[in-house]
Amino acid sequence: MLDLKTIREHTESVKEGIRSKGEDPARIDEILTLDEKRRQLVQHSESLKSRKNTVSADVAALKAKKEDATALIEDMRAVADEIKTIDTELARTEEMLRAVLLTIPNIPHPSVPIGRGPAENKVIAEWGDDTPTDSALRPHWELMEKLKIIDFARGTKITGAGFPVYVGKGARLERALINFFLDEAGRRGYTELLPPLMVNAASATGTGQLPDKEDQMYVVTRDEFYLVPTAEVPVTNFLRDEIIREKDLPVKFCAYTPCFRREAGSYGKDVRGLNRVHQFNKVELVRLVHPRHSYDDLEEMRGDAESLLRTLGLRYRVLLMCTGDLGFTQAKKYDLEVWSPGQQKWLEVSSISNFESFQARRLNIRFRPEGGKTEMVHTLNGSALALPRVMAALLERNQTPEGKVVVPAPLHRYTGFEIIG
RNA sequence: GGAGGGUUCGCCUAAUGGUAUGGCAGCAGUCUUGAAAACUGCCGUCCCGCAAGGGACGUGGGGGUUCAAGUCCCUCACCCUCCGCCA
Repeated sequence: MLDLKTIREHTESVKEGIRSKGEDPARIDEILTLDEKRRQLVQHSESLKSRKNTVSADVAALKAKKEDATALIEDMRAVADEIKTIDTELARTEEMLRAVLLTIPNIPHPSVPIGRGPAENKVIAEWGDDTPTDSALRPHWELMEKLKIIDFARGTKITGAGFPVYVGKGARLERALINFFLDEAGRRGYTELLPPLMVNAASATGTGQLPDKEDQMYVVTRDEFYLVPTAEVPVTNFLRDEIIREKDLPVKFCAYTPCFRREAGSYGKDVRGLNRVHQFNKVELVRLVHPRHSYDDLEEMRGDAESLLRTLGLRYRVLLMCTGDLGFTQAKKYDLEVWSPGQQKWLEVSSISNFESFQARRLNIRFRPEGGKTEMVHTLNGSALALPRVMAALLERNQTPEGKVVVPAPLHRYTGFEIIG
C-alpha cells in the first residue's frame, strides 16, 4: 500500500512508476477524489464531536449541581444524529479508498531498468563454470528415479501431482540442506523462527497475497486459513501492528517452512521433475530495517544467498529484474538462478526483494526514531534458498558416469554420507 | 464440542452511566567527582500545523442503547478453569 501523502504530493511520479510496471495509473485520480472527500468528512465530523464533547461536559457539570440540563440534551440529540450520518458516510468512503489503495502496486526504485518482461531483465553477475559437456549427463529426474531418492508417483497417489516424497538418502540430503541453510543464516545474525504453516486472512493481506493472489494459495475454507505459500507471510507478520524501538533495528529473521502453491495457470510448462511442485521446502530471510539504508540491506541479503550457492559449488547468475517483471509489492528485486547442467538451462532458486514501506504500511509495522514521530520500517525478504531446484542442480552437477551422486564436502557433516548410489 | 470466569499503557492496578487512576519499568533533566537515592518533567495512537498550539480517537475486535459507555445490551476473537475427545 502506498502512502496517501506521497500520492497527494507527488502524483505525477507515482503515476509514472505505476505505468513502468505496465499498470493503469487512472485509479490514482480516483484515490485523490476519495481522499479529498474523506478529509472533508473527517474535518466536519471532528468539529461536531468537539462541540458534543464540550456540551456533554456541561451536562455533567449541571447534573452534579442538581440543575436542569434538558435543553442542552435536546440540542445534542440532533448533533448526535448528524455525527452518526457523517461517520457512516466516512466509513464508506474510507472503505472504498482502502479497497482501491490495496490494488495499487508498489512503485519501482529508480535503479530498476525499465522493461516489459523477462527479456529485459539484466544479468549483472555470474559465478562458477559449466561442467564439461557430456552426452551421458542425465537430468535429475532420471537420477532420482534410478537412485530411488525422490518418489513422485507415490506422492501423486498420496496427495496429487506435484507432491514429491523424499526417500532414504534423498530425505536425508533434503534435511541436510535445510539445516545447512539455517545454520549459515544463524551465523550471519538472523534469529530463527519456526512459524505456523497456516495463516489467517489478515496476515495474507498484510504481505500482499490477498486480495488478488488468492488463487495461488491453498485455502482451508472451514476455518478460513491459508496454507503458507512462503515463510515470508508468517514471519513478516510476526511484528504486525507493533512499534519497534529504533535501537532494536534491524530485525533479522530466518525461517524454514514447507511452501504450498497451487501454481494455477502454469500447467504443462517446465513442470518436469523438481522444476515446479506444489509443496516444497525453503529457508527464507526477512529483514525489518531503517528506511535510510534498506538498499544496503538488499545487497547484503543478496550476498547471504549467493554465499550458499558458492559454498555448494553451484554455477549461478544474478538477475536484476526490470520494472515489468517486478511483483505487485516489490520496489526492487534480484533473482538468483542456478545452472542445471542436465537440462541445460537456468533455474530460479532465490528472489531477494526490497518492499520499502509498502508491506509495512499494510502491516502497520513502525519504529520510533530518537525523539521523533513514528515511521514505517522497510521490509525485505529473500530465499536462502528454495530447495527443489538446488537439489536438481546439485544432483545433476555432482553425478558420476555410473549415475551415482557425490555429496559436496560442506554437507558431509549434515548428511553423514558422501555418496549416493 | 459443553459449562463457567476473564481481556484497561511494556508490566501491575483504580474507576455509584458523567468523560481512564495510581504505581513499576523506560526516557530526559536537576543535584553529584561519578553512580545510587531524592526531586522535576515526559511516558497510548492519529490528524492539522514550521512552531506555539488545537482537535479527534483510545479500556481485545465489531455493532447497539444514551446528550454521555471501561461500566448496560448483542456479536466475534483470544486467554484461563472444569468436563468430553485426543497425539
